[in-house]
Amino acid sequence: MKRNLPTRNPPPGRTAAPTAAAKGVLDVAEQLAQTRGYNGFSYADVAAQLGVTKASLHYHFPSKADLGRALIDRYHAAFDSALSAIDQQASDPRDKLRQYAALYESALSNERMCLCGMLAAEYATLPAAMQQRVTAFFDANERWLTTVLAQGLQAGIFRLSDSAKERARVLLAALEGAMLVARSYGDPRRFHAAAEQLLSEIGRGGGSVQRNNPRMRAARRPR
Amino acid sequence: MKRNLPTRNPPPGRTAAPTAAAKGVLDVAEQLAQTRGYNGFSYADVAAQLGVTKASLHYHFPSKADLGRALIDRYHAAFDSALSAIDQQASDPRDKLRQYAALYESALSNERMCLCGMLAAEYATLPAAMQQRVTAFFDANERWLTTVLAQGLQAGIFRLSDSAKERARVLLAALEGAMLVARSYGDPRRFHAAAEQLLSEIGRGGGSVQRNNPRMRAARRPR
DNA sequence: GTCTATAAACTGATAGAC
DNA sequence: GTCTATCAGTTTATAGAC
Repeated sequence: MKRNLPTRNPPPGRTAAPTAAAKGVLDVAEQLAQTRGYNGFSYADVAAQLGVTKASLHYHFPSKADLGRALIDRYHAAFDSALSAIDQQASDPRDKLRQYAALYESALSNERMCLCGMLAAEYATLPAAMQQRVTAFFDANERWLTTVLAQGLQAGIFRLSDSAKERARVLLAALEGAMLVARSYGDPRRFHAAAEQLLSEIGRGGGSVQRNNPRMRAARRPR
Repeated sequence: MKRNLPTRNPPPGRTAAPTAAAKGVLDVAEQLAQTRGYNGFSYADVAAQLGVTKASLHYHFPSKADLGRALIDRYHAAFDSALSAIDQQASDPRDKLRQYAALYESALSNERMCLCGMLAAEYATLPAAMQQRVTAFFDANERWLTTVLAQGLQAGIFRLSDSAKERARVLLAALEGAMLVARSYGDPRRFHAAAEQLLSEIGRGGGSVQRNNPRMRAARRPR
């Protein structure tokens, strides 16, 4: 049972603008964290994939908790960018939700779990700084989904049996769970089918109509 | 990066009837696996909680893979028993689903994730024998849910926008995901609210009617 | 920034006494 | 069944040279 050790001060001037080397570390660590979990990889794994020594990693991220924190921060920032891109590019709330689901799907096609979904499983073993960031990520997702659902309600194209916020939570949880299960089967189509249903039942039919939605072709569709 | 080592033959006559000592090991290991994950606990953790030495654990479970396998086998068997009990005790498919969700909820109230949901996150790091058992557990859940949904369809009390099997998969994934997320917030009510919605929208209203379902009072309702 | 070298703690596991 | 003793390997981390 590892205890969460106190962390030293990180080298200055690094958090703001990560160097190219630090980015490489994050890239490898991210892939490992999303496929094996935070407790499922070590500095040795990252170093081996990069062809460097473990010691050099500690220059960029003194402790594994620092690395873990940076991992979530970058992931969350990238997610924010992706959501902003969706908001700019699509106006129909149905398209937004499809593209949101496509984000998950593209991770899955690389055999990755959502980073924060993975960390949610390991939650009890994480340093406090990572725990806070995991729920902050979920909160941000919930807020964005709530807004999109509210847009659809106002436009009269969604009909919900509950509040937008409650439905946002269900959607987030369901998509995370669909990823979790689909990955065990190594079958992204399992996720795709679940996402299809979850989104279609939000439409004005109340869930039982308008399948083979023609809007599907408008959404960016990986695989 | 740990490799999956080949396992030796386990001592004979143990798998069939676990001794009282072995049961104690499984109880502690199960709690740890459901809260911290398979990679998040060690023989030392189990031994410490039991007040015995690590070496004695290896008598019951020679390798950690053996322990992991036994963990899933017992969990799956207990789940089968619980589902049989539901089938005997309830006839209304809506009640069956509520009691199914209550199973998850009672784990959550002990801060536990579904064992196989947890292992699904760590899937890539698990020994093959454990991987197979994780999906077998999901398969069994999917079959039971499919049967219950089909019963509700036949009775005219469910209306699905898809096949019973497809809906069973969505339900399973959504409940696992709702557990995963709710546990991060330490808030079982988050799971409860999500489960309520997921089940209510299966009802004949198509998801948009009959809230405050009077059947709720019939279901065993924890917390 | 990256290296060599090293440390201290922990991990899964075994041998053999009682 | 459980213990003591021990193991080889791994994990996170640091010191100091280049």
